[in-house]
Amino acid sequence: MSTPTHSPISNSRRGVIHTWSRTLIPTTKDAPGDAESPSHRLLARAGYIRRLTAGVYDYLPLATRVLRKISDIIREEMDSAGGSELLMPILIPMELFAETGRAEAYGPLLFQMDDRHGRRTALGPTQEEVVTELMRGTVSSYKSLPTTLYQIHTKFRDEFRPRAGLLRCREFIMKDAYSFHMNVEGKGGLNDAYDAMYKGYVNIFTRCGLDFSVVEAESGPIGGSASHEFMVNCESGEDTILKCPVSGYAANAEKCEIGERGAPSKGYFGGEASGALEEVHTPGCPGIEDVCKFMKVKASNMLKTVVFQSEDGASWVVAVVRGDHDVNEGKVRDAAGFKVKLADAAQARAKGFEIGFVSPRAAAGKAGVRLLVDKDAAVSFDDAKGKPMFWVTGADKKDHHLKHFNWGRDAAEAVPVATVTDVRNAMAGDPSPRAKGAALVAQRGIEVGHIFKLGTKYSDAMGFAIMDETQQRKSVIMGCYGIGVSRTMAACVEMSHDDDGIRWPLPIAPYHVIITPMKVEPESRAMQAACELSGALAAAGFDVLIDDRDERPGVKFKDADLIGIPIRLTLGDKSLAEDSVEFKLRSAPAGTGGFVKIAEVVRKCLEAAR
RNA sequence: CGGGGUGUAGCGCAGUUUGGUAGCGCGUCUCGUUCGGGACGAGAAGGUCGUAGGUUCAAAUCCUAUCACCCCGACCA
Repeated sequence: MSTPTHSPISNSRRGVIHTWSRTLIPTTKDAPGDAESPSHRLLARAGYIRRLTAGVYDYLPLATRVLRKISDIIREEMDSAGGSELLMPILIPMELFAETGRAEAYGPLLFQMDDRHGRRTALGPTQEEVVTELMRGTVSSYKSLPTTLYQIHTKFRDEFRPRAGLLRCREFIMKDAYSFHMNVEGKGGLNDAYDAMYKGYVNIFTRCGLDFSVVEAESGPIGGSASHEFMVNCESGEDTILKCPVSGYAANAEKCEIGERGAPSKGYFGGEASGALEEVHTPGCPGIEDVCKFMKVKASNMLKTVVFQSEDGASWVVAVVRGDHDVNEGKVRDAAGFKVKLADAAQARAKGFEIGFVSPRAAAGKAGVRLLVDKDAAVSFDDAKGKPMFWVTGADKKDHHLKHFNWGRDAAEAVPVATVTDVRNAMAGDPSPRAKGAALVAQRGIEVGHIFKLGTKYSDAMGFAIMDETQQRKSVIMGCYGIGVSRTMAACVEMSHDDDGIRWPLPIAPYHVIITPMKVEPESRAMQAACELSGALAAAGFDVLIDDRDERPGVKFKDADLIGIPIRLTLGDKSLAEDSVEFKLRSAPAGTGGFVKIAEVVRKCLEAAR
């Protein structure tokens, strides 16, 4: 499929002309005291958003224009990826969630209320149940599939702690899409739709002018690389992603694989002890940090032992990583072969695990307990230093730790039952899983899109199965694909701003051009020129804002920079005397505008818009 | 949910320790002077001090309760 060139400017669409004094753009010098992140501060100061209550915002006219531009790009790409737009209710009866068990999965994150009849109702956090309910009532033949449906709508999540303005809200705008298939592979299968969505997402964020990364995320139920996150690259982002500079591999820190780490010279667990085993009294030090401080050892010399349980509590998994590493629950789950949760402290004690002071030895000799040891923890000889590894670990009794722990000598019963594998989070500097010799680098990002292969999770739970061409009844296979629209707007500001204000990429700027006449009397030369120019620009497809306020120039310039319109045309006596206007890009430093003949302005703007 | 903090004019804040008739800056309105990077002067409007009780001759200030909001952490398709 050939991708048409998407110029943000098109003369098939007439632009709008708005005047500042007739719209609502309440800029302020001071941001609300509670606004800390740049996007929150600037969107508030520039008159885009106002908070109504925790995590709930008004989108004022400027914000609404940006949201619409993002939404329009999304619509075009969704439509060309084969999606059909629809609108589903926000009010969802709780019975639907009971079918899938998502009420429990969501927990208090799900907004709930009772209507006047006492019917329990939820405010939709996403609409998997609703769309599945819709489809199961309307589609009964394989001939109707595949289908992809999407909507752009308000979503609700009762976040414990909404924060950072639009980045984590309780009420937000999201594009959610759902695809339905009879098969995973082949024509019309889930993989095709997923790939089309992947490409569509790349197009969307590219067209929005965002600097973004696509990363592998926690796998869906089908396995493989069944989930991708789209992250705006930005230092202030909440999420850490790891990238291989050679292969281009990128993944969420929670998901990231670690490449070949090189076997220790004396083999796993092999090597002599660093000294005689010694028990140390460590009062009030259950955490790694406390012990390190108390015993004056580095975290990288600690063995961290974390106890997990299966969901039903019957099976146990003990994971051991180096003290400066973090256990990765997903990797533990994959290695164990069943879903795990952090062990209940009381149950763990009853099983003989002295939580806070557990050593790897505790995993031996207990029924139904598996021992997983991370590769970096399963060594007894320190190849880097060329001497025995000095380990400190728990002593399996309260307030005590062990010095000079040695796997072969002190955990002889545990070693034979241990599985050496990768059970920790990847970190910057770890070997890349896709390119030999390359090291992973860390980067921060803001998640703005996430695509999933759902499989039959919802269709199974809700009994959505239809006849295929071989007259077999089969559960419908689904994919789901989300974009945080309001979050994308905020993420863009996080990514693109300076001390003076927002710097919108042209495709999603609320207006492309701001005209700043120095005199605003209707009969003034400046206003006359502003009217003529705005007409010509609008005819060429530009959205134009005329700052017709009777303010001093400094105020207008500051506000223009603050709200971030990409092109500014300043109409003053000096330039008008030469039949010119001053042309300045928001991205250029202050005071660097140049004169452009009025007759040339449209051409110049078109040039800048490319 | 753990820890910390804040509610006083549209916005930003002082005043609370030591109770005594509610203040500053920005913004708004009027008049005048200004007019290319957040001007100046004069005047004006605007607050049941989050809410409810209590103590007191007197409460923004002290006591009790309650509500709201924010930050850090945990959690998070």
